[in-house]
Amino acid sequence: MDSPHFLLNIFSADKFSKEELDIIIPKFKKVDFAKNSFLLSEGKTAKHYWFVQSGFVRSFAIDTDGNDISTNFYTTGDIVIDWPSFFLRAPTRENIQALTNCICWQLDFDTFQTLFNTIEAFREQGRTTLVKSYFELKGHSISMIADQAIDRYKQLIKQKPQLLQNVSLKQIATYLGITDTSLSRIRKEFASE
Amino acid sequence: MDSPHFLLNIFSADKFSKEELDIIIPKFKKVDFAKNSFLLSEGKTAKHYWFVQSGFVRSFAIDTDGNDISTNFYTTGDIVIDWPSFFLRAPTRENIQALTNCICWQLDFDTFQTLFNTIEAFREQGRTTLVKSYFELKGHSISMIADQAIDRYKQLIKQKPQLLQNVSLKQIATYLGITDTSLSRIRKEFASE
DNA sequence: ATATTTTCTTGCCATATGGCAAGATTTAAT
DNA sequence: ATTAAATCTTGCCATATGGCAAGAAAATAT
Repeated sequence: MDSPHFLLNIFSADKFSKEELDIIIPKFKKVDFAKNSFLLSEGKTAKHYWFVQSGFVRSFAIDTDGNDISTNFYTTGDIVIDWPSFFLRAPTRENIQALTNCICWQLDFDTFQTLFNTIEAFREQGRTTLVKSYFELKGHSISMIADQAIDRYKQLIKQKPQLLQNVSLKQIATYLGITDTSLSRIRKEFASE
Repeated sequence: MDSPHFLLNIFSADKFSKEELDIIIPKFKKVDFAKNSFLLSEGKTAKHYWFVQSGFVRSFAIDTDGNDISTNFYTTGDIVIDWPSFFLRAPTRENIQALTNCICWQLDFDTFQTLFNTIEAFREQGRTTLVKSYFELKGHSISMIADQAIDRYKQLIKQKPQLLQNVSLKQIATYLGITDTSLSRIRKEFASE
């Protein structure tokens, strides 16, 4: 007996009809990524996006001094997509890398366009997902200005506690906008609270 | 003889047919905002968005300590929209205020939905605009981590030189993630380069 | 034109975070 | 199991930026 398809958690029955799901679900292709392999690398144009069924993924940019800056972390249920590259059909400045072995479900741009233009619920959900990413990014951006590093750290481990087991301090630190040295000190302080 | 409609700069003839433009353009309503008036205020749900024909606009958030943090500046040709509030139909955490008298063209949510679902070019342009906002926000976010305040300042006045004539240092400073005191010192340093 | 309010600059010192390097610890490779 | 490599912690000191308050300058109101 088949287990329910992972994607039915993403495209739920209360928003999509049975007929729509029968069109949408088979369009996704199951793809495995080995630990440390790249889903996308700088200079390439994103031709796909993915939903993560299992594993951890990190996106990062390289700044002008060659430093690696984490821009996001993804795990089960998350969409992994470089919005600008995918929709503007332009080379990305980011890298997306598997931190662990991952199982993902992949969709390509042309298929996306067809679904987007023919199924209103798909369109709505796509727009909502993008807007939520925007909202999350703005929250992070404001937090960089309004909060101290320790507050950002607390919030991050509260929202994504499994990160600590899967991501190096260095990678978490750059996401928080600090060095790994400072993060180590912050953790020490945090532990003693 | 009529001057060409301002919105024809936004919805250009190479992307929209004459018929589409005849549907779209009349849906926008011309609205004037007096200096210091609010287009949107915290706690309200965004029911409209606007294209700025003339004037300057600022959006800002209030952080947990009650400090006002500029999140963006807008002027001629820019879209003024709170993406999450408008599309998620949720109360906003931001404020949007006219810094000068402004002439804007306004569209409401229901009309947007109709155009979005019936005109493919409108849909594409809307998505592209959102993705570009996302891209710009990510650039700012990375710059907060990778660059020094003086570099962000240089970039901002290069991209939007008219800001200096229309926005207080305090408001620019919070956008850059620093205090007005520090910005004043940075400007001094910058001037002597 | 004058008064009032707001904005901007500057000095003094405080604080958060960075840079570097040495050890300690953990993880991965043979 | 042993070795090698990567990661994490810690000390010492440097740097970017903040906080506060006073005065200067500019904008606004009467």
